[in-house]
Amino acid sequence: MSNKTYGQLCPLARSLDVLGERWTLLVIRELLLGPRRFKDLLAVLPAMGTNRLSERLASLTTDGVVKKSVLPPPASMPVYELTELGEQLRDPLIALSLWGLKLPVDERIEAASARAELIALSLAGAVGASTSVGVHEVYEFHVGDERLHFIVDDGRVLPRAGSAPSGADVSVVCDIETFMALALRELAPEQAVLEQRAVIQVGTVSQFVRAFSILGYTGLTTRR
Amino acid sequence: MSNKTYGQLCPLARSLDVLGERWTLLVIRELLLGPRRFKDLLAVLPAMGTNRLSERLASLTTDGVVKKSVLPPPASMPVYELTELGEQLRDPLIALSLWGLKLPVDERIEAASARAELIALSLAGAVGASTSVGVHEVYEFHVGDERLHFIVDDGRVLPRAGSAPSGADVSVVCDIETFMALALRELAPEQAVLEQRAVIQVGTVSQFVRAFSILGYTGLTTRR
DNA sequence: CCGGATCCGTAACGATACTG
DNA sequence: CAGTATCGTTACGGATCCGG
Repeated sequence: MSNKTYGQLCPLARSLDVLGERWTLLVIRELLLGPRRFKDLLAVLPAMGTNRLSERLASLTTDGVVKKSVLPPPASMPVYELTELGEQLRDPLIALSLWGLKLPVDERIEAASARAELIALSLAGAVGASTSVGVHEVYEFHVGDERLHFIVDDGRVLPRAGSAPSGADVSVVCDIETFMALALRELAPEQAVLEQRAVIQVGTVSQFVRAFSILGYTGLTTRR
Repeated sequence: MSNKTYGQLCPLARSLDVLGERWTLLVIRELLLGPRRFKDLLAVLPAMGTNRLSERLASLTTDGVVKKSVLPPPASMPVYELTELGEQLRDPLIALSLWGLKLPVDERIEAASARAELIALSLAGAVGASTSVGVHEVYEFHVGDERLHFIVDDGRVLPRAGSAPSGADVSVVCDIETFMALALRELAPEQAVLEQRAVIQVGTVSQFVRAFSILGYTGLTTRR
């Protein structure tokens, strides 16, 4: 925890003692997409400054949410990654994300800051628990100049930055607007293909449709 | 939103633009327990100060999370309450709460700050979705000098401060330690009755057991 | 007394420069 | 590359004061 506490014996207050400071949850958001180097975190969160970033990483490390490790050779680079405890923040953060989707977009937010990975993070969590049970596939997307893939593994859906390391069952190229529209279910996958807004490089149309039936926002309609 | 934004087109960043400042989520926590007067919010969050509290309430109001209204006569008092949008934060906040339960308790947190309502809030959210379907009951607890009740209404479980307005199906008296132990499943309801740590005022032992089978932490074991 | 608003000292933040 | 040091600005926290 940082050197300040709400001082309340409340589960929420305690989690905020660890996570509540500015930028902290966004650092964790980035690490939910995979291990990252210091400079890569800074690149997507430039306003933090190096001092703030190293402060946060240090305090998250002492709290057992983040750990520093070294990538296996030949990479051998130091990276930060989530611990098991940190990984358990995936569901709470996705829940907050889905809530944030409903908010109007502030005019000071420039559209250029859109990143498909961040949409992907919410997307992957909105999976109906049973939708992906028994499925073991990898879906890859080339969105603008971003590459990302989803590892669907029997009930879990993990979004990752970069190309799929060992090939993909479905691979699709589209732009960020199309990707967001697909994610938000404003555009049907079949329609995207028809209008050539999405181009399938690997796999079939029906696999692409099926991919988005797993990835899509079933959680957007309130569940009660 | 407050007059600061992360400036990112990311659902999580946008939700934090609204909720990310200090104290904000704790204000919402209190309002999840029911409408509250300004002074009552201040009483449980004294370190905020009147200025910070009114700032937060104002900004949450412009963001559509909170609204000010007047209690029906004869009370006729002004209160703050969650809007529909604010109420939708229940699940995300409970998810964060359940995460916070796993954290070690900081030594600067004094045990006296424990409030059964706050435990109840997490507790009520950890309900297995199907557990309470078809059930329509009210469970009341007298914990120390606190009174609270749970309204179980066909799949939803809402914790509320105060006595049950229109009677309860089960009413139990215990101390805060017993309540927490029951909530955390460290103590079986039957055992609590046997040891007279819990006294049933209304209802039967089996109803009490059933109540905690609905309220209890099914979600504590990781679901994957 | 309730619901704020104002003031002010302190801590956190944000940008930049500097170092191993 | 991965941080630490410095510094001006903003937010927080505690107190006091004001209108209804």
